[in-house]
Amino acid sequence: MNRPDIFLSRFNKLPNDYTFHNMGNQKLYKGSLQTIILKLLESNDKMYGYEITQKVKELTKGELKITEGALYPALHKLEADGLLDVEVAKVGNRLRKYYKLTESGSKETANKLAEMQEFLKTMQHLVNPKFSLE
Amino acid sequence: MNRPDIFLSRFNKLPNDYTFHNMGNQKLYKGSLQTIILKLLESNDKMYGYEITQKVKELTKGELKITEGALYPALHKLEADGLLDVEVAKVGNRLRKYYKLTESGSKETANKLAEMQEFLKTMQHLVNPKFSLE
DNA sequence: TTTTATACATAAGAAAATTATGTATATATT
DNA sequence: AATATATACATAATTTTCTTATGTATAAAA
Repeated sequence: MNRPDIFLSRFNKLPNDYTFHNMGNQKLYKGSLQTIILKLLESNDKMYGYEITQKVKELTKGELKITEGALYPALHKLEADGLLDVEVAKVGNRLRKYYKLTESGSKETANKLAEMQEFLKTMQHLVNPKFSLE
Repeated sequence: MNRPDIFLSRFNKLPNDYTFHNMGNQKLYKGSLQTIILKLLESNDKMYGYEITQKVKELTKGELKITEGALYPALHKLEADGLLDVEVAKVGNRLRKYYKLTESGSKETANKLAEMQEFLKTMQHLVNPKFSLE
């Protein structure tokens, strides 16, 4: 097309805010994304991806911001593993992909939440023996 | 040397128990190893690597078993970052490398423990809103 | 009219492990 | 006496799980 570079600026814009999520302890959340998604779907029946990012931001008062590069592959994997069902909806002219737990997903959610509780208790005990969850 | 394979068996033996640490929720600990090491050194003044693995196993009742492939590189990095000092000791015919916090390491420990507490509180709130640490 | 928000997606690269292997001494078991 | 296990360090290859960057498109707000 031989268009000058300036016309590409819309696609060359600065990254959105979700690119600046290094809140220091962000890396501690590594490994917990699946559990968080499953827990939210247990509480909310069905949700779409963007909604999940907003809900997590709200629930954590901005401390945890799930990046799209982490979220969407995670959702696809949970679906591929048979833990989530997906249903595509059209809202106005935009599409949403609603996810909900399968039966297998509900069971796995219980497992993962139990593991998470165990982890939190153990870690709490490790870093602050005087303030155990037991 | 043309030695038959059987003579290599000592170096071909089955892996030690620390190779089988997939206790399911083991991956949740990803990102917390530095904090754990620093916390232990805050409580114990000086420790050597193997001692750390045993102490963690004891404190977590076997739930968390730190692998050597994770531990030693982590210790080397903390030392390279100036958070730990090392002192080599010879015990019998074996060597130990004792690590202790530097001044900078003590400050960083406080930071990391605060971040860990914040993380634990947030995660507790996320996965079990009815049982917050607040 | 331009920026921000909504909504999906994937690819490249980094971080932090696991897994496997290597070396050596000390102690316990058979 | 021989073998296995425990103590003690180390690094390399690979995997998992992110972050960062990029791409595409519509809707709403400034």
